[in-house]
Amino acid sequence: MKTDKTTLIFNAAIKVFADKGYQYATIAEIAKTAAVSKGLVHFYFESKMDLLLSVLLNFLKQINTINKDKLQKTDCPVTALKAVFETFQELLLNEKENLYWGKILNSGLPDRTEMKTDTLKKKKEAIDRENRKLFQTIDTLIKKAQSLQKITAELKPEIIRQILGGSSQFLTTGMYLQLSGKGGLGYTKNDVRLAMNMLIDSFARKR
Amino acid sequence: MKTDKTTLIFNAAIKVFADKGYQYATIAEIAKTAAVSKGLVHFYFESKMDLLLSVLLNFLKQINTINKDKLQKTDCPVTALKAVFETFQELLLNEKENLYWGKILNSGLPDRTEMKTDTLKKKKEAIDRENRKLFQTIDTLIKKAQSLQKITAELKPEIIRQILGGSSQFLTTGMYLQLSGKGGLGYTKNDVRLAMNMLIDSFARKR
Amino acid sequence: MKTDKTTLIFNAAIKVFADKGYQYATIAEIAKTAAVSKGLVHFYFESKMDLLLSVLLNFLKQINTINKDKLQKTDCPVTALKAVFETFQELLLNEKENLYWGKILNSGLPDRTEMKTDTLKKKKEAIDRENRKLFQTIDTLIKKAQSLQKITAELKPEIIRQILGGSSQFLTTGMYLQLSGKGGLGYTKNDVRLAMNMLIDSFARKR
Amino acid sequence: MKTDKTTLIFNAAIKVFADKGYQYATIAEIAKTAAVSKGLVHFYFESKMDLLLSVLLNFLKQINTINKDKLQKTDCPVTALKAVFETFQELLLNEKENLYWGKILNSGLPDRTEMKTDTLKKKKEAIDRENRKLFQTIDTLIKKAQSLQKITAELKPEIIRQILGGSSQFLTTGMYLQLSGKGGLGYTKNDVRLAMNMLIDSFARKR
DNA sequence: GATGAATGAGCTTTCATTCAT
DNA sequence: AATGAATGAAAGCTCATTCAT
Repeated sequence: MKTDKTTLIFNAAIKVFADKGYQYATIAEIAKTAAVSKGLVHFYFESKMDLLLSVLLNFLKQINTINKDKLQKTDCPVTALKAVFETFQELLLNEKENLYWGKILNSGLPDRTEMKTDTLKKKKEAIDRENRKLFQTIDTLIKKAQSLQKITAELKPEIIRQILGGSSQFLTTGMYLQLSGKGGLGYTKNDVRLAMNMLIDSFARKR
Repeated sequence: MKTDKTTLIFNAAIKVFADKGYQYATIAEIAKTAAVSKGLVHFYFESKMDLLLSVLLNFLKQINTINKDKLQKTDCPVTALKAVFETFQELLLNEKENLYWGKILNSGLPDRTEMKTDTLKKKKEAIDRENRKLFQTIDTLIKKAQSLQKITAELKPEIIRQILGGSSQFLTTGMYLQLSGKGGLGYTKNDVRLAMNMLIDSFARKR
Repeated sequence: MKTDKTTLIFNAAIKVFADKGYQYATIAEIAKTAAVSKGLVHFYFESKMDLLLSVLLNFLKQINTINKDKLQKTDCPVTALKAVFETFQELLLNEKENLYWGKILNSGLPDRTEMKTDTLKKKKEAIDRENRKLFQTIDTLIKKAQSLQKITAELKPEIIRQILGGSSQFLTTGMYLQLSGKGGLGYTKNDVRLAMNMLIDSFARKR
Repeated sequence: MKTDKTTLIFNAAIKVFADKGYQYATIAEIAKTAAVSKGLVHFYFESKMDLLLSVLLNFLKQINTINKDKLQKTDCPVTALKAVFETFQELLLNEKENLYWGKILNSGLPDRTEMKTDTLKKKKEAIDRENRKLFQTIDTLIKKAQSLQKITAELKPEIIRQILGGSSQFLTTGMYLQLSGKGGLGYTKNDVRLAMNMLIDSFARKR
């Protein structure tokens, strides 16, 4: 268990951003959650935005690293696709705490805040890069599967990617119009895994 | 072309909330967008939160009203399900402007802001009500289709609902981890309609 | 019963100023109380301050007019003094409504508001004039009574005036450090009259 | 000379509240007077209302503490009564600055402002408690003096209390219908002390 | 490294006042 | 005379950020 202050703050930020949303999250609360002073937060992170970007970047890097690993272990694009979407479930559903990630991902980046400093701009670009990498991984797999006639070519790859992405995210974070309240979802982690695989398989069928 | 100030402000709010997110949106900018004074915004809407709730409530009411209408025209739950998800596309994709709705829905309701006044509480309850109504409409159709063996019973209704909802929303608003930037999506309104129908049909297959 | 709009607004202002205090009183509430539009308030009264000054000026003029009348009916300064302080009780205690006056008098004039317009400046001067007239009436009576050895000369006239004034006001409006809450006072209008007379008489004794 | 910021702000608040009245006082001016930023005012005091309540509570506590002390030193209720009213004079007239207290006391608590937070509610209750204590101290002394036949029983205790209170306050803060302007009062601190004692003695006489 | 008092820009909201009708 | 929508100047308050210790 890492307890160095940076990690403490980082984890506190994930929790508070998830609970309150970026805007309503305050440095004061993050600091309190991390049992650290407000000043120290700014000692390790340039700004609140820097904290958010760090959190997102870290998540995407994990995803991509894990995916890279998995893709080396199979040649079948359909299998690979399943593996990629399982990565989300693994990261998000393995520990209850991790669902915080999902909430942060759901609310995305503040649009307006023109990233003012260089650090911020670079971090934003890094995020975009990781994000694009994730898209391309998925799109490439879909195209490959289509060209091998392993999944339907009736739908554009972008369409399939959106369906898989949307389903994965909604199944994982349980959002539906983001308004569903706090109630349980009525299904388990395993149901999700199963459903995603069935969904991918459904594209594999003759249609 | 409506030009009454309430509508002007309402539409400006939709646009600004979508562009900036609720929290980053300022009354000043909404007023400016509506070409109206700050004071007038508060003359028609109790508060910024009232504006957001009004926008969401209005959208949900439209959805539910249209759905109610559509459901009276068919007995087949599968047809009805397709019709229901077409409603989103109709509302969101018919005019470019409407996509703003999608962005607002994506970011959901601020959790923490305890609805302070009575007006706000009631509006929040009304939103919850409409939201539940939408859920129930979809879940009921799914269950009915399952009991008629028109769609697979292998997946729990909640799972199917999440898949359909997630796909619909991602296809429509083009969100993917909310991070995709501003680029076009590479597919058309028609592609979306087609894809959703195919998706629903895929549940109809023997699996 | 006058029902012309000016009177309507004037009376509404008295009530609202008393209930809320000058600052918390809003034109909107005054207008509503008078069953009149906000615009009309400003048609008859230049500003909110103008309304307050009008209310105060009117009260002081009434006091002074009544006093002038009473003073012509007696040569005895002690009797006159009693009569003068009875005027307050008459004006303030005769009708329950009139106690509103008391509350307004208690909170006085906003200091800071430099009277900006000419109308306001003149009205302020008129108030000061009436106020000075009231002071002088009382001080003159006290001095006259002292020179006739009808009341003690051990106390400066200003001191006696403050004692009589403070007692009168506190007895009438029931203020004590203005914090006493809303409870009844435990005494009647008659008790007040009696007490003031006894107080004045006490100065008449050899001390 | 205390220079900690809390005290600085506290004293600035007393001055500005007295000069302008609670409602006309602005945080900006209090901050400026204290030579401190606006933010710091809210760092130490929850709100403007909190500042006012703090000021009033502090004053009442001082009064009651001093009184408690004094009452232990005498058995004679008349002597005690004189001592109690001397407390006001001591607190208010010893330094020119202190007269600000008087002005604040005169305008009392804003009625309408429902105390919104818990801190505020509790502070309000504390004020009411201290205030009641002050009332009871005075009323008890009066009743005791009456039962010992040391002061007249012809007047109800409440009446006597109002006379003493009103006289004390008017003599001290020089209010007369709150309109007296800025002119001097024409008497000294000593005159006030003397007058209050004489007033109390006058109730001691056979009447 | 670590703290938290201090800053101040920026936000929502209120409301007297104006003015087209 | 009368209305009330519309304006805009303040005001209170929040909170990311800085900096002396």
